Amino acid sequence: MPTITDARAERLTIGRLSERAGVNIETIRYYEKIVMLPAPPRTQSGRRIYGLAESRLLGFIRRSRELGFSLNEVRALLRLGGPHKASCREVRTIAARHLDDIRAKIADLRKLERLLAKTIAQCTGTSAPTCPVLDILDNRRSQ
Amino acid sequence: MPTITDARAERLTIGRLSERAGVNIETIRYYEKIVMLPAPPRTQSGRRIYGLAESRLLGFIRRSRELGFSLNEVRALLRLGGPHKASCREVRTIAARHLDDIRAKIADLRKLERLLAKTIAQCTGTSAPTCPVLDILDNRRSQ
DNA sequence: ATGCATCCTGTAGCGACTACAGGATCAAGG
DNA sequence: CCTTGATCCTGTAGTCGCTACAGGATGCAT
Repeated sequence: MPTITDARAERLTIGRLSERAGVNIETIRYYEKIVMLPAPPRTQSGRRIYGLAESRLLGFIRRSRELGFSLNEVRALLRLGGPHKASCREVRTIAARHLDDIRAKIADLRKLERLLAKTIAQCTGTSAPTCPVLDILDNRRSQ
Repeated sequence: MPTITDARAERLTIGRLSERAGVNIETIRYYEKIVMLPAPPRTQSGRRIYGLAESRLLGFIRRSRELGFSLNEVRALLRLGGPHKASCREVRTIAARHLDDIRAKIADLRKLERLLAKTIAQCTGTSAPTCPVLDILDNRRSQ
């Protein structure tokens, strides 16, 4: 039978929270400063104590960051997932825009990759009179 | 017949250099401050005057940046293209390492793209009871 | 002479952290 | 009870590659 003590969620130090969520201690304090995370209660001596809610929230933030969302985008996602709900459409809009960004970035990088690979392939590795890599940086006009 | 006046290279103001090289004025001054560009001579009133050499150098830097090289990598490339020459192999090493970075970044982004696209595809756009995008951010365990 | 463009220096801001310095506090072992 | 080492605290400065001012001094054309 669950007792009331089960309801008192775990009390995590910042160090444990850091381990659990996979986020640096300094980053957690930084998030608090920029009001990305709510300021948690403190012990008498001033140490932060976190519960499960913060742990989940921080996990959400970390995974969003891994997916390349900016902190402002994460803020928007959190607002949308918040009280008023029913804004799945807006969430999709944010995510779709982000997906467009990612696709553009991929296209750019692939262009670079092709150019760089082609150029490096021309390298003999020996001291040729000119270096194709430096040449392309010197002379390239169009992309 | 070329006269000696042809040899006196053009005297560019920072504004013209900026236009030519496609680099912001502030960025040029910033490059000077971080010793990415040599400090140019000045007019009596203290205005910078640049020549063709600076113009070429700045173009080299800009193109390198466009290819995603960091300023430190550009510094390395410039050193290698410098006096001692014969270091095409080292240039290739830098470029190859950079190419590896780019490929890794592309692979990462494509993973994100697939995940995000799949998730968004599940969106109905209506106020479903749960939002697949927020769900994945809440629950995702592995990548 | 006037007015506007261009230039100058210097500082602060961006985003998303990271890395200290210099202390305070906690928990465990002796 | 005391000491030691881990953990925590605040605050500041550094990273990268710029960008954006503020507040002033020139240059050039009319």
